[in-house]
Amino acid sequence: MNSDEVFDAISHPMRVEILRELAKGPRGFADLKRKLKIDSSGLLDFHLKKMSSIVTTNAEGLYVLNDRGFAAVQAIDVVSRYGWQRRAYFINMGMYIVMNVYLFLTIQHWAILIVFGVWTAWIVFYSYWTFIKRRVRLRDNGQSKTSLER
Amino acid sequence: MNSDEVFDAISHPMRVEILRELAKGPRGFADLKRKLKIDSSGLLDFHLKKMSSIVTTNAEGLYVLNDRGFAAVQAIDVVSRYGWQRRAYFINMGMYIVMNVYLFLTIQHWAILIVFGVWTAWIVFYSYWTFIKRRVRLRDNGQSKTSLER
DNA sequence: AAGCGTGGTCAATGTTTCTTGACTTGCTGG
DNA sequence: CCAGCAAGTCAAGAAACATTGACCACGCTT
Repeated sequence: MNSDEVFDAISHPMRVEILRELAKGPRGFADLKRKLKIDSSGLLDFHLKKMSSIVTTNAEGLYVLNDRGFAAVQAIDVVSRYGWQRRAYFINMGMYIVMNVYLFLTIQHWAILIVFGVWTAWIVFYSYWTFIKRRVRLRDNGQSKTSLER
Repeated sequence: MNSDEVFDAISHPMRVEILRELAKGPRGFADLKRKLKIDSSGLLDFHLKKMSSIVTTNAEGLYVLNDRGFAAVQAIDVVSRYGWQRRAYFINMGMYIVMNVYLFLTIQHWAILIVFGVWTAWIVFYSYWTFIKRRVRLRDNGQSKTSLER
């Protein structure tokens, strides 16, 4: 799958809006014009043509996303939720530590070992998923001296 | 997080290559020039400046990705691996059905119920993750009549 | 039959982005 | 001390992109 054209297709704010709208379902030409408040037909036409590799028309003549269109929407989500992943990790980890220490100190019953075991397994899997699979970094790599301003 | 500038940064093939190279580790200017076979310094300079919001320089003066740079690389991965997710789902599902039917027909022992239970739990979680969280679609939505060629 | 809505196309123009190539600065080895 | 390389900067032109506005064809309806 060639990602270049997907990113080209979503590198303009109006195209991102069109994608978000089409992700909700098939839409007609005038439909899109109204929803996105675009006055010019030519402009909408231009952007739809630009995205011809990820937006097609169905049997009723409505615009729909194809596979790669959904991939593009997902890519937008990944970028905009990136900060969330790290926070979720810390929340989950904090939960794990606090709850287990609390349970261990108060209840003192063998059944805790099961909870502890299952939870630990989950944390190991979750850490693997977060850091290896999804490549989340804990901190800004590289002491950034100063950004390259124009 | 403003995704517009991230997508802008990765909407050109050369910039995607630069990102992939920097994802491997910090690189110097001439390093990048050699690896990506760019003759013109001005060209590389232009693209690095273009990505100034996701590429910075570290204490040694080498170019590195910041948080958002890694998000961008991840977005590229999501797009290029989208087809793979669906295939993995079918493989996993097929495995589940074949193995359980096989075990049930051949071994006939109560311990199978545990394997069956754990495996079913995993499949439920995996389906949730695949279809709800990651929004993978099973089929191409929309009978695509014909794509909008220029 | 005239007017309106849908679903477009196309040419022209202004704006931005890419690319080239010439130039600078600072360091290093011979 | 000067050649050569690393690490850039910058102006100018070419190419691509974005936007406008005029136009077209079809179907419906009043």
